[in-house]
Amino acid sequence: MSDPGLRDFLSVSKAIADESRMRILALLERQPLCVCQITEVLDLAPSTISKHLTILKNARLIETHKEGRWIYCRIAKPAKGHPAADARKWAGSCLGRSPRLAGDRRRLQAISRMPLKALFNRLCKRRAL
Amino acid sequence: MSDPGLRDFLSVSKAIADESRMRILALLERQPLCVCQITEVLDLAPSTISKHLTILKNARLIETHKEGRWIYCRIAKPAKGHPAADARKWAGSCLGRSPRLAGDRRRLQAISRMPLKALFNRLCKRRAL
DNA sequence: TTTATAATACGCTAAATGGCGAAATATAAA
DNA sequence: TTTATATTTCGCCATTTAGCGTATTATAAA
Repeated sequence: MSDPGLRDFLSVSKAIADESRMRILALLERQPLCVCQITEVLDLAPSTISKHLTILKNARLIETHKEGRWIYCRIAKPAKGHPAADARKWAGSCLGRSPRLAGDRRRLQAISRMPLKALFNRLCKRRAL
Repeated sequence: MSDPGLRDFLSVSKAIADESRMRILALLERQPLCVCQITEVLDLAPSTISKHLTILKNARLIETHKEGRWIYCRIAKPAKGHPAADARKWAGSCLGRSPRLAGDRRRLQAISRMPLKALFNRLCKRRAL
């Protein structure tokens, strides 16, 4: 398809048209987060989170960078002419009062008080790995 | 899910995250159209178009009204607090120069010059029904 | 070096989705 | 009334997708 406008628009709109991915984006609107923190808050398998992050990255909605063993995610810097930034604005204006997303934020509060090290342990215990 | 904000947002974003439905919306941004005109421009089966229209209606992106044998579709009046109107604005700002959508508009020009009556005949002939 | 851990890649399954054609429904024309 | 036509509904199929667990990779700690 040699129609970059349409291609990028569909890539972004498909990326945001999923509850789990919107939960991730909403968390990142507040602060950059490590992948394991996102995994903890959403309570999904690490491989599932990883796939969602790839989709968000390909849509240029988020960026990642490595820091030692951890990979941090943050909202992507706006690229002009690209639909991602305005998509986030639209979503933000719709979802400001979602109880679901508020619950995620509360859970994040609790989690971000404990050291990253403890997270994976908790995760493994809960899933009995 | 008792989270109307999130529910409506996902309904609208899923509705626009599809090429065929965006083609329909883009046509309707210009003028209200009969279902058979939309079917002709997109060149998809009537049943497929019908399904897409249902999804757009449920997302409150379009409205329909009956006029004799025909059903006309138009962009829905903005309902305040509902994400549909802003979604259309966002999409519009992204897709102004899409060659794909421009082609649809050109095809619509040609079609809207001929009487509705002739459309279904053409459609049937082309599909050899 | 060995072990533990953070993340991704891969392969699988169940569910959702977009397309079609045939049948049903509703209205206008003959 | 009968026929033609505009649209929807239904059932089917192929593709995509969101989830999972296992295996793999890369880095830090022991």
